[in-house]
Amino acid sequence: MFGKIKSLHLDTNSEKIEEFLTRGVENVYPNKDFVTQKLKSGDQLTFYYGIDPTAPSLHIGHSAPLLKLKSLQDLGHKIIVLIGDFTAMIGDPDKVSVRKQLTRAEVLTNCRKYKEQIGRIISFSGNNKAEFVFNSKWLSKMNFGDVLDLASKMTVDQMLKRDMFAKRVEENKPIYIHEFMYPLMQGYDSVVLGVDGEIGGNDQTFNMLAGRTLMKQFSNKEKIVIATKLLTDSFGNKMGKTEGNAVILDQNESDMFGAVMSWGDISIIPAFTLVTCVSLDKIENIKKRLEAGENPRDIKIELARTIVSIYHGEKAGEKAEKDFTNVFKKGGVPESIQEIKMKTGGLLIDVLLENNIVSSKTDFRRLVSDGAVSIVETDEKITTPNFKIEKTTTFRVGKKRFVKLVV
RNA sequence: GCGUAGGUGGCAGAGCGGUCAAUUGCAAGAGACUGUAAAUCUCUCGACCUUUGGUCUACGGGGGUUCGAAUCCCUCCCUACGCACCA
Repeated sequence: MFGKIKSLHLDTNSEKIEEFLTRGVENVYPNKDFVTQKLKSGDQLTFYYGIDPTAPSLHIGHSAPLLKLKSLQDLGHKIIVLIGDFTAMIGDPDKVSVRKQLTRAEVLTNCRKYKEQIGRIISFSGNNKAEFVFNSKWLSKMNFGDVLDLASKMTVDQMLKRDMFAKRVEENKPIYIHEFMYPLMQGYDSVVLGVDGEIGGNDQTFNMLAGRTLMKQFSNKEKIVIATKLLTDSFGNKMGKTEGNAVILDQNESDMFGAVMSWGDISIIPAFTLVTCVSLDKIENIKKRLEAGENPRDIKIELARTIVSIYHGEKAGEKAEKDFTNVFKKGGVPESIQEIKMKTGGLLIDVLLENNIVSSKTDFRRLVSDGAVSIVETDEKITTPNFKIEKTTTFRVGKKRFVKLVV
């Protein structure tokens, strides 16, 4: 089509390529020079990023590789987002407990949401639009012979080099055979897609390198692997959804803002580098401001606003900032509060439980005895667990839960 | 298949006949304080109720012994390790 010619207009600007290969990057395989040369050759390359659609939402950790893809897209290269729907339906080996297997329908629902969330970063339209593919397309068609052929390309020893497996061996934890298949399956994706390279979080390095091994064997091709740094919290832990301080890409602006604010000060610079598009010059400037003793909280507010703006737009970013300042710096109330309609004379405890604002009646009673439940309008604390709702009232539960009960 | 060690709350991990709804750490929630939902300190953390108390459900599943079991016995399931087997 007519867009094709234009898409071949590749940007080979050295500075851009240099930033692409260093900013937020942990490792480049086979090596940086090789990749630089490739990117400067003027040939359109194809890169992909694989995601397991196991959760309904992506989190901020996914955004680092996605931003890398975006850079490539901007340079004129072809990019693919691969959804590991096949792998997701079988389960993932990163947990000892067997993960719930997802149905086809759940996976598809998740994927729709993913595409929307990813669309905030990379473009699925225009001349050089990103492609969205599912690995079930080829993996589900393989028979046992194909699988054995694939399995014969790697050794158990190679598998055991993977940290997670080595750790499990050491801790006498089980490793199931099918778990060995994951790196193979993911690696095989590269072979089928025939890509030039893959981008992923550093935690995926092993699987991405499995793809390198396989591509060499199947298609005699030198696959490029770019592993991005992982965003870590103040203790150096990976900020995943399991750690609790994660930013979910489709969460509302206030929660997203708050989640960023709860990050340790140490994460400010890495976060700017890794999950925003703020220029390196500006980041350098921010670093200086921090060193000069500027309150990190205020800089973190800038960070939070920047991140929220990526996913919700600039206006939402400003609003979230305002709410945050109101609620937490000044002890006030956010602009918009969840409203629940109910009948006069209903019990507060029942409404809160039904709407999952408290987890049980016992939980509510505990909160009341801790003095955590109060009426916003009068600033009175609720002292009885059997509080009846007589008129429209706004309640505050703890620090961050607000509810307006409309009679 | 044989042997050994295990299976406890969101996770890790104590307890090994009554005082166990279960020590402790992490995670979580709340209060105080503050530079933020950071840090720190204090409290809470199975559920339900007519709440200085009571009831119910829980220590892999099922059954049993006992006035009484997470704790003892039987059985089944699951895991690790060792041995055996290994085209």
